[in-house]
Amino acid sequence: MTRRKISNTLALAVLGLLLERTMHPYEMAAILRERHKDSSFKVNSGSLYDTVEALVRHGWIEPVETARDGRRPERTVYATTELGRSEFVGWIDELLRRPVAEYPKFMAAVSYLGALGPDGAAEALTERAGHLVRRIEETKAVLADTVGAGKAPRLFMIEVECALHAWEAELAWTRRTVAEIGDGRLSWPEVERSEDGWTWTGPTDGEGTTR
Amino acid sequence: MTRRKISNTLALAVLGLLLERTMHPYEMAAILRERHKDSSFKVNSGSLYDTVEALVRHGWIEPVETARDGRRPERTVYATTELGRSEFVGWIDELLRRPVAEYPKFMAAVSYLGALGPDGAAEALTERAGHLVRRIEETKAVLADTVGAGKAPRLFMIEVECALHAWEAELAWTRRTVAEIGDGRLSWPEVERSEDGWTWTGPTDGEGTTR
DNA sequence: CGCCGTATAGTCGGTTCCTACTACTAGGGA
DNA sequence: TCCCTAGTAGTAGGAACCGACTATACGGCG
Repeated sequence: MTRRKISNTLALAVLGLLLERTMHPYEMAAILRERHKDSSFKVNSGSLYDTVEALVRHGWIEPVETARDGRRPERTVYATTELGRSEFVGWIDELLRRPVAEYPKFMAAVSYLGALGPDGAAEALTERAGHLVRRIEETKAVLADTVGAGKAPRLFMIEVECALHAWEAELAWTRRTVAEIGDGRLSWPEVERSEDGWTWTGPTDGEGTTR
Repeated sequence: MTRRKISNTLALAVLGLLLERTMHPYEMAAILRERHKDSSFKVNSGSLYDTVEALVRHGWIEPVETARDGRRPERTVYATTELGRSEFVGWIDELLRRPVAEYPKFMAAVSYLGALGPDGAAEALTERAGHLVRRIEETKAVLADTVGAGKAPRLFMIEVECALHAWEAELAWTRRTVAEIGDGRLSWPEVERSEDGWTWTGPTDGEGTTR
């Protein structure tokens, strides 16, 4: 028995679009990009067609027409079903209510920050901070050009604000950590091999052993 | 041709552990859990064995011994190679320097916050805030019990601080958004179907149309 | 007028990932 | 002593995912 729900959130985007009107997959991808939703959803043509098929299997959407425009490839146009409409809201509600564990690559790398040594770590984080600053500025420009210019209601771009907030927090942590490495508040313990695991000596912490 | 690097960060955890000493996969999983690293890495036995095999294929680690303890299943013990040791640091460096696009489920759901209506959205976000508060407190307790108690240097748990910071930011955004829904600063536009897409009227924004 | 880059629309095949399962042992309680 | 649960160690099959590819149409430029 498969997991009751489809887990790929791209399916959420598909449902959302089909609630507006019927359309074919390629069109969905184009609209998502146009509306800057491709920063919240990973829009990949392969995954998209798989996802649409999965939605059909579950009865959340259904094909309503297969048309052919000139000699372009055939297009299958889909529409939501009654079931799809109700599950859509339920799914969003659940995703909003319950935080689920995610495993961002950055967290994995931070986990082994020690491996770069104080200088290497500070340098890498400093570069990251630069990238984040740029990304934040670009995103603010997009917001100014859409919501700021009255081209879309704020609610339609709210996830962009949310992402922005998250990046700003990451930037703040990154900068703070660089500073703490610099002034020694975050120190590198002396690590030595011992008979069982590692022995380390911290600067103020005394000493201990993992496991 | 496969992507030059292994992408699953679980491989990073495996390399990190094998730099300490040789061990077998099941042991890695146990240690990762013990050290609370399972919040940064998705430790899944199926993926773990696949990952280890991939690392062997790439020559980053190699089996050094296959032992059998009593009549338990046979265990294969692995060690890093020279190549593995050097790639480890390079990989971490790259992950730290370059932010990559991630697609958290929360962002997808926020993207369709509108679908719940003001009251539904506020309620769902409020519940989320509660979960976040609990998670933050639990994590602080873990930190107090390890770094605070001198059982581990701060550097060894730095990713937990990082995650904590991210959750606190998410909590702040969530609460602010609930407040903004409450006092109308974040408003729900009146949406109507029109001949092409949707027409909406914002409270202060005037009106416009998507696409 | 022919050529090239881009847009349209989707397919295909392989890798990765994960869930569910097997099979055995150790230890504790009744 | 016998069963039950938790721990140990890993396998197998399928679903999900993604990158690379196909094929046609269209518009602009030299």
